[in-house]
Amino acid sequence: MAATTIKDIAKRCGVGVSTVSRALNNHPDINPETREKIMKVIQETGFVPNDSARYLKRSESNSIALMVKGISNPFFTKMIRVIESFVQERGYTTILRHVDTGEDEVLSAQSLVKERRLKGIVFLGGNFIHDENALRQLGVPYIFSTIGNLEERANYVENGHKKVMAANIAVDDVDASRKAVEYLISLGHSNIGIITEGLHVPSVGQLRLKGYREALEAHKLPYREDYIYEVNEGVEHYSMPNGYKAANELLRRHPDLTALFCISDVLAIGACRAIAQHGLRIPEDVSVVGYDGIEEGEYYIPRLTTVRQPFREMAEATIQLLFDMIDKKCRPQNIIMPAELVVRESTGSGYRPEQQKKL
Amino acid sequence: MAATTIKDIAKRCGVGVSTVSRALNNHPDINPETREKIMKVIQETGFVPNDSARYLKRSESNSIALMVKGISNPFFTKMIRVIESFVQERGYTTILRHVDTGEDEVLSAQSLVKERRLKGIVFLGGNFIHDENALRQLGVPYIFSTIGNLEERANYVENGHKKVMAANIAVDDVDASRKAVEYLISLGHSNIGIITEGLHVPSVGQLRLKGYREALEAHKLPYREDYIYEVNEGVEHYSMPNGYKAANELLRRHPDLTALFCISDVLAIGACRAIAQHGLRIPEDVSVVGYDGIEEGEYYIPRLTTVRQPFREMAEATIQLLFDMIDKKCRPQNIIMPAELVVRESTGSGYRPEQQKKL
DNA sequence: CTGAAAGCGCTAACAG
DNA sequence: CTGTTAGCGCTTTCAG
Repeated sequence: MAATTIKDIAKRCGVGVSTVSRALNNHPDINPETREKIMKVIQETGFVPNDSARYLKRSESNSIALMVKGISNPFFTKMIRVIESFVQERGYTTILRHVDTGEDEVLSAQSLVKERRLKGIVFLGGNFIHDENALRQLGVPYIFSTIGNLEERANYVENGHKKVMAANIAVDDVDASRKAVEYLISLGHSNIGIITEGLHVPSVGQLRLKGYREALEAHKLPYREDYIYEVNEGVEHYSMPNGYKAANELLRRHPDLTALFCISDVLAIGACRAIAQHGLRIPEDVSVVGYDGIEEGEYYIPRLTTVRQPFREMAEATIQLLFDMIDKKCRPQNIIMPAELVVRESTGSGYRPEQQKKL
Repeated sequence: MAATTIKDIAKRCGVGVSTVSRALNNHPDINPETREKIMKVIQETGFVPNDSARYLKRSESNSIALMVKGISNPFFTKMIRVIESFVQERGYTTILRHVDTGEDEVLSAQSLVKERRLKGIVFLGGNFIHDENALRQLGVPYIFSTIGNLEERANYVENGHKKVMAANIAVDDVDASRKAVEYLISLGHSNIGIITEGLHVPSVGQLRLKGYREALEAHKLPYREDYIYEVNEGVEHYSMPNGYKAANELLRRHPDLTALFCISDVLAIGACRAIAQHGLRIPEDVSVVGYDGIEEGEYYIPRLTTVRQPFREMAEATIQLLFDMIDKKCRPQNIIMPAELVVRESTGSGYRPEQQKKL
């Protein structure tokens, strides 16, 4: 039970430690028989090498880290899967790190770079802007994925010294949101509420709200602040209970609302439940549009109309760009992917005789 | 950018490395001024110590590992949250590890024990039975949580040498499943299908199927193998597409089914979608019961009837027992928690005139 | 209070 | 092919 080391194994086999190391690491220059013998002892002993020591010694690693903030969001779960498979395809290893809400993902990444000799980093979710200095400290290529359009983010950074030029993969959140809301308007809706997040900090929430506002203004519809609900409770803001609470509140205050734009599917599902609870039907009484395009929306009843982020393509582009940066084949860049409005069953006509409502 | 080490910091500050180490670790025996000075340089430099080196040197850690298999299942996400908070309450650190489907969780745990000087391990999800030897090799207390009742599991192990006495927290899967199906029977259903998993390997799937069978037999209803659907596709078996496919198939082959018992909520939601697609209503035409009690079920339309596993209590019991074992206050034991049938909207009467169906 | 020095367990030259 | 040896970066005695 006492910590077995490579030395113990060497002794038991009557060989030197380096030979054991060679056996362990599948080195070519070792007698097959010797290897056999050593492996057998390792099996019997149940010996497992100490990774700390290995990493400490190694100078390279062929691994990249995936720093995820908000792991309970199914959208990220999907991204993770796909990213992992692409990384593996390249013969690299993914180190998945779940970053807590209060934790600083860049700091954790720094730690990992040193510890595991990372080749690169992918940030999934999390803060919109970061300390440039800390970012530079990382010393390896990094990329932000699905956490907002850099062009927009750059605006926030100009206050500081210079524009950041960080690698970034995202959809055009403003544009996609505008189109979603315009679709609602085309259906005849004019009283459209929005359930959003992060109103007062740089975030995708702000971007998506901006799109909502643009759509309204383009169609000469009033932009009313009381039609906006900002969720801000719980460990994770993007949650069904938050969507539920938001829609409840909105519906109570504004019975005239006929459509709700939610900046994530999870929020939208919570909202749908609230609508049903109010005795209203979807989409006959209230239409709902989500954002992300998670599987859950497809299986919901009614199937959710949503802005789909092409997670597979985004994951692929993320890895492609990261590896190009690692191979010094290109500099950081900002890639915008097309988001797609997927019309399903949760949206319907906004034209209706007043009395038909509350049927 | 070159790897900064504690040595560089020491040089820059004109002190010895051990002093820097002391500053870094908040040691008491250091001049506050010296510490101040060192910390300032560390700030400026953006120095981050190498964790591998730290862990390698340290002999204790106050951390426990949480090995999760099937991280996309929301039920586990919940458990993780709660477990993490309880561990933190004790002043310990949780190391969360996501174990891939093909990966051996015990082996990964072994590696972590050495690397991070773990105090204990929690296995969440994953295999039903394990190699006793590998388990013993771990050298620290470990506990299985929500992966089946040990009494049942022990049956599988007796074939080997001796009964395992591993710590285990679970609900009584057989009993809970029996009650769920009996509820369906009490509603008047007699053609009840089951969507399950892992029919041919020791798993909770087998346990829950056993409960289903017992209910049927207790009420003199025929146990028909063609009413059983075993999901087995994709990276994770517990998924909505699998539930969808299963229900589709079952409904196609047996239009006479009036109820479906699904061994997880995720599966149940997929099944509901299939039922809706068939133009059938829930619960008027087909009743559905899930298992787990995840939030998604509460927000579904209709709200899902389910067997709720008390995740908060289970998480608490898991940590309590693990720490008692760490503190040598008790030996491993098998704790059974009460599962609760939560009746919501997806179940209804099974008595109906034949023609009313397919309305 | 502080510095020098001895490893933690492993890998990778280097010299057989 | 194999053993010896020098560290990887850090913590921790042990003397000052």
